[in-house]
Amino acid sequence: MAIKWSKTLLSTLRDDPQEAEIPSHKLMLRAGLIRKLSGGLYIFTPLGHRALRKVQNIIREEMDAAGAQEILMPALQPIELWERSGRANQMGASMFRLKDRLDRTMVLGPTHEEVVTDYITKEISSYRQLPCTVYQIQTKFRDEIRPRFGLMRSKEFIMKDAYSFDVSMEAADDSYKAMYDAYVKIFKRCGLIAKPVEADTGAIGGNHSHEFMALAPSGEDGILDCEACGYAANQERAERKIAGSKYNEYAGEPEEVPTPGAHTVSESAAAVGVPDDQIVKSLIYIADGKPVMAIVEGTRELNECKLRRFLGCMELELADDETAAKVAGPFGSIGPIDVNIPVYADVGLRGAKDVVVGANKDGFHIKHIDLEKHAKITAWADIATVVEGDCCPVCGAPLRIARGIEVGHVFKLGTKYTKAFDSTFLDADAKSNIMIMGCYGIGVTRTVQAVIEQNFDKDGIIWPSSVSPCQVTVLPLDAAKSEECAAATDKLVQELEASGIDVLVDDRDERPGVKFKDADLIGCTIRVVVGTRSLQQGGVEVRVRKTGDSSLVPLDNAAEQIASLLKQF
RNA sequence: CGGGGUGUAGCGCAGUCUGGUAGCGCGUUUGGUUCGGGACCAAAAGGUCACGGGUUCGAAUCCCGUCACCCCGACCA
Repeated sequence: MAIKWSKTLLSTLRDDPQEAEIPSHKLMLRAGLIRKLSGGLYIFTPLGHRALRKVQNIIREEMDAAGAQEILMPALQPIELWERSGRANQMGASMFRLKDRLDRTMVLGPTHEEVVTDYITKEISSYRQLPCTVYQIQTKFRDEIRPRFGLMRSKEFIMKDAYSFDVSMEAADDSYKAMYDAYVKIFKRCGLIAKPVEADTGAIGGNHSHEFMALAPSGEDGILDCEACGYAANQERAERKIAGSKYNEYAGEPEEVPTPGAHTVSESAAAVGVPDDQIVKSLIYIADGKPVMAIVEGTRELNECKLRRFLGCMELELADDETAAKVAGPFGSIGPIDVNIPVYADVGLRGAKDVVVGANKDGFHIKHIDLEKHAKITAWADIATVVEGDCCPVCGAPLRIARGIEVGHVFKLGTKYTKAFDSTFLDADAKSNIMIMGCYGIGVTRTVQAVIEQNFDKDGIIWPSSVSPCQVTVLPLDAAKSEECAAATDKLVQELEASGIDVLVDDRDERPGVKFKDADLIGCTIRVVVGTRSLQQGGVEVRVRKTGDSSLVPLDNAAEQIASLLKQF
């Protein structure tokens, strides 16, 4: 199909909008793909919507090919379902709630585990109906604390969410694998480099998950990966090979040292006269309302995600100074000795016999501490954040770090929801069993932007043909004055349409320079220039946006050549 | 919610310190000249200077408050 610029609601911007920070967001606004309604809410313009639909269609094709069935569930849902799963509180303020005219509380669905589980439970009663995977492409609502980067994190976004139901863990593994494989294909077809990594399961729950991370410097997540063995994980859950503390030899009896005015690890280390990593960093957290202490090496970051998972708590937040002082010591001098709250020590501190801790007394630390001997460690746990250069937990090689945009996430949920909804089926022996569930999400709108984040240059977007709003843009330069040019353009566009190629024709009465700049900015995969000059030289100019390579092609061969180029880019 | 920043025409900005009744570039409209990498000339449309209150003869500008948006953190596709 062909669309004419002059008949399309399409305008480009010459300058970067001040509101946008990252390249893809700037480019989407400049190329006229989206317009902002308000914070975290965007309109897809005719052109932007075309790209969005192409991504959706790729997802549909691969979901269907993987045996998933498309359904559509309501965005508006009764709160009761969420109370049943226990997530009404857990989702907290990030779930939009409203009342209907009968004063019943409804929510705008942030996700659909509850609805789908309710539906499937009522629908399926026999093992003969399993396995079953359903999916939908639908708008989700999340009252994000901070929407940002345009479509990257918005209050309303389009998600493809799929849910699998199986008779057993083993069968569920197959369903999971099918979705995982489909995701690999989907992102590849979209022209995205998306890396599957081990991930934290967060509020969705379950015990095992992979995220698909589109690599980009603007990504919100850190990803650690091992070149040697292929291990890859989100920083939220990445592990490291533990060597244990290097301060593992007795060096004397505990001794209080004055460290006046020292609040940070570095200041304390300097005051005591030891390296930073010999200091033990002690942090007080409130876990589901109860104070706990977590300790790590002074040079490491504590990983709240890992701590939360280890503790199995819903809420975890750093205690304020006042609370910390009450249960342990003043800010800057907190330590694990003689405290009456649980102390969780990072495994990196194992074997530490000569470290420095806060004395729980303003302006004092204690040196020569043997953690096992002098502190009551409630449990040793892997709760530190892994950083670049740490050793791979699988093979020991040094880990690398990169940034990634989470475009997809697949979860093995087990029975978290099916138990709550009593989702049972009768097996071949007429015995009742609980279904095993999995869930699988793709941020569709986010994926569109991620494609741009990975495919642009100084002139604009470089669309892969699979998702380009139009595969080809045709620039007639002299159509108004030259009948030959107008006729050649018509012929070419007709032939392209006949070959199933979609075309944007820039039929505006603009100077060539303007058309070139806009074509580069919008970035359709192939650009064709039809001008009197090229026609005199024997044809039209076909240029690949990505490489900049252009060649003069006789009009009669153009459609065919373009079709073949589209397969490559 | 904590920290930082910005609100002046569709977009990008100046003017705010030192109050005097709003300006530039781009875009838009009309006419003309141009026409292969964001042309030129001429004319024009478009602004309750985020909002509310205060100070003042007079406020975009000073004071108080509110809101919106953007960035850094916790949340997530």
